[in-house]
Amino acid sequence: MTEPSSPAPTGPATFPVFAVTVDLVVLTVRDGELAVLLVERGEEPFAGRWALPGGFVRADEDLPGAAARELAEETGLPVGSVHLEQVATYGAPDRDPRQRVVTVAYLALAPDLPRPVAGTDAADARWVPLARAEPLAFDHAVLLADAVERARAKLEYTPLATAFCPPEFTVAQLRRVYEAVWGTALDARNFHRKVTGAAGLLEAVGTSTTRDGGRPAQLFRRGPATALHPPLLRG
Amino acid sequence: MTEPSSPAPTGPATFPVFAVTVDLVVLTVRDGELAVLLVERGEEPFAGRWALPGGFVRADEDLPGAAARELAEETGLPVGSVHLEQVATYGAPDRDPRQRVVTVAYLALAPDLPRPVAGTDAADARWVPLARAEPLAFDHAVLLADAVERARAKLEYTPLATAFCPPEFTVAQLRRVYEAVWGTALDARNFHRKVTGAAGLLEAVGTSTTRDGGRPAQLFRRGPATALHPPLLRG
DNA sequence: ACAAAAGTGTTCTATTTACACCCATGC
DNA sequence: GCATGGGTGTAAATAGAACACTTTTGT
Repeated sequence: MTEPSSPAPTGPATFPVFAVTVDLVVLTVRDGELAVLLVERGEEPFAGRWALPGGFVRADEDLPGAAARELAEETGLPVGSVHLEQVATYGAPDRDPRQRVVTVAYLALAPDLPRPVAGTDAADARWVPLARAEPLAFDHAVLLADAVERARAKLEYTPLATAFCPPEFTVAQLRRVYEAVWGTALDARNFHRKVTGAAGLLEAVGTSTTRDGGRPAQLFRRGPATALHPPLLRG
Repeated sequence: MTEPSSPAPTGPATFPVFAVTVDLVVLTVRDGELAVLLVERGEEPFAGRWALPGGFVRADEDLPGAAARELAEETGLPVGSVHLEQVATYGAPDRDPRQRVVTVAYLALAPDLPRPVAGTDAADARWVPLARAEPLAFDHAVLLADAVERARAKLEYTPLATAFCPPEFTVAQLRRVYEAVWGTALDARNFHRKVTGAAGLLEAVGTSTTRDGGRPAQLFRRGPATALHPPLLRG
């Protein structure tokens, strides 16, 4: 086919028909562990099994719009306060036994929320630590693994870790994000120097502090940097 | 919608219907420049305009399969000799004026081919240097830019540059790939040390050599490494 | 005073960069 | 011999890892 995006000029469909969904991999750090937002399926196939939240893309909606809408429905979070990015698209012919579905997976990173906001569509949504997030419905284990790998990789060379933190946070909070996502221990002293030294990554917000057992820490906001030079490398 | 990938259990479609296509960003290095494979559109919309090759995903096909099939149709290259990876998916409601189309963009990297193989579907396909690859049909300029950025980024920390080279190549050929893709000059001596020192990146193939004006160079095959430690950084 | 966490300084080592220099070939 | 590109050596600058030590709070 030489014509990209080109069905027959007019007339009835001369091409296969697909449903398109977005599925969300919403990650947060809870109790020092990476956790994912899952819903329990109510109907076949995979009734009773955990699945990623998601749903159909509407006729008048673009892909990021559909992802943002689903995210708002599931978490109740104000759109814009959560990092949201496309990861990959999955379309094996048999990935849904009922019909041909192509799904676009989005990765969302949220600060630790008190609870997947109820009162919305997500009454049955739960944060599940990554280690216990199996088995999953459909091919969602693959989507989850790919999204987690994306998150792990992007922590190295982008300020993405700040998306797991509330608007104001300490260096130690940020370090615990790295440790939870990578599953490695980092030297607190070198980490501190590195992130406070990286231009544009953090902005000190006055003298404010919080307490966590020892000396109060400075509070920071995320700065304008979009990349980390030099990157922060995993062991 | 709490049910991921879940239309109504049975019955007629209760969700919007989409066409799904794959579009290919096939890159190569020609005359020291990065070039992309483009086809000229024959019909409206965008008749006469350059576009990325691509086509509909068939009913029994998965996404990588569709991309590989289109690639074979357009280039005549044996599948497996070309690096092929998914980049991103685009689905704005108005991206095709005729109907709702979601397209999955794939990045393919090929060694410098004598010519976009004729006798196939791709009689009118041409290599176009990146600088002259505008304007493009649909949103293809965005797909192209995203794919090129992916390629540039992956050269840093993966052995991807070898995908632009024939099966056997010299260190200088590999360096010219980096220089063309990044648009920067690299120190030939340090580059040599770095790539020959990176474990698993290159495998020397006997004493064979080629000539290019000076001292003959060793030939290498790509090695088993899948990542570059340490990475090769752009200026 | 002591425990706990924040933050700074110093030392050692690995990597990067710049560039001098030698090697192997065609003409 | 000389031009041309291939390839090695080496020293200075930079970045990373390890860890001793000081600071500021709660109890």
